[in-house]
Amino acid sequence: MDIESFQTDLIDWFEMEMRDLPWRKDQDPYKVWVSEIMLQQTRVDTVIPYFTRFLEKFPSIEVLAKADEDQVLKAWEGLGYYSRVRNLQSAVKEVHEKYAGQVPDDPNEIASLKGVGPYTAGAILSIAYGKPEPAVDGNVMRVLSRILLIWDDIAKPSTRKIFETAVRGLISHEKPSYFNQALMELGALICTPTSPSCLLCPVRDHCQAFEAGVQNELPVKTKKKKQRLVEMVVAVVKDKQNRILIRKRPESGLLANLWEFPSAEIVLGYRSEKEQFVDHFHETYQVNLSLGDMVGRIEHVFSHLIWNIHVFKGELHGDIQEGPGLKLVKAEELEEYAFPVSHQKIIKQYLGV
DNA sequence: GAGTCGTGGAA
DNA sequence: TTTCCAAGACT
Repeated sequence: MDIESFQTDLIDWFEMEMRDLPWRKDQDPYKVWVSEIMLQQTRVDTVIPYFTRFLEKFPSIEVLAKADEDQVLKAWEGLGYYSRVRNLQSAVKEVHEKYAGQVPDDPNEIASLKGVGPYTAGAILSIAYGKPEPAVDGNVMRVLSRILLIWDDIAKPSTRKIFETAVRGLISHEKPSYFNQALMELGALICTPTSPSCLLCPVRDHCQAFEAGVQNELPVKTKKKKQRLVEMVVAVVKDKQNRILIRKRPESGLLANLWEFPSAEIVLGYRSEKEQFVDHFHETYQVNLSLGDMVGRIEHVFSHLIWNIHVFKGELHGDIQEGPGLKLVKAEELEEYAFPVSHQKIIKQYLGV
């Protein structure tokens, strides 16, 4: 492989064809950082409006460092993988305090920031600082597995290192930012997972998989096992003043620190789901409530599990102690809180709007 | 190394 | 309808 002509063909194509994306307007390390966190496991089209709004609300490291976490989560509502933004704010606080607000350009320092793994570190170092560091994501592994005919299973974490080594040998030292972005852009636009557009590919002449006619066999990727089913009861509980009870989820684990309607995981074919929920509610809040009939059912699919949500309406009997993680709010005030999409569905279907 | 952690779109 | 994701990181 002629590395120089590969770099030239790839980068020339990128300079002609790169998409006009909001995070490509400049190379501000903070903006690059935010975009890379948002883009983790998330489509470009999904990220665009979130990125624009997020930077309007939190235009600088200082603003984000000082922002209220509930407001930050609200800006992330619907994007998923919510620990990303809590880690981002945590790391931004560290940069604000420890590095005087300047995103470090040292590989070890930047990789030590919360939420910044090998890919994101390389992306920031190359895109914002022009350093020839590999930024190996799913696109890069797919593209290079074809070009270099690499048959290792890209689902295995250890495989990423093989591609990092490959990139170190291929990356342009003149334009490392464009080189890394070009590999990803190629994966997104041309060298797609199924039916790659090889006839339009700018580096077709360098591609060993195309030469051998095996581009559809690569990359090798073992499939993940399917989700486990979880039965849930969620209750929209109102007090005598028609206020709705919401609570903040635990600070770790699934949907951490988001708000929700009181919920409980239940076991089918045991006591009635209504009975299980009322008992759980009393143990949790020391308050009685009555549940009506089930008003609906919602299935919500996560990466690793499926919630089968049984939706009930309930009435509070007695006073409940509000606190930082437990509130009674009017229906119009619900929009001020960040809810998971599963509970947004409940709001839409059973509370109107 | 394998499981956890979201969502909406495409094949 | 089902499957597989899409610019991963953390435990």
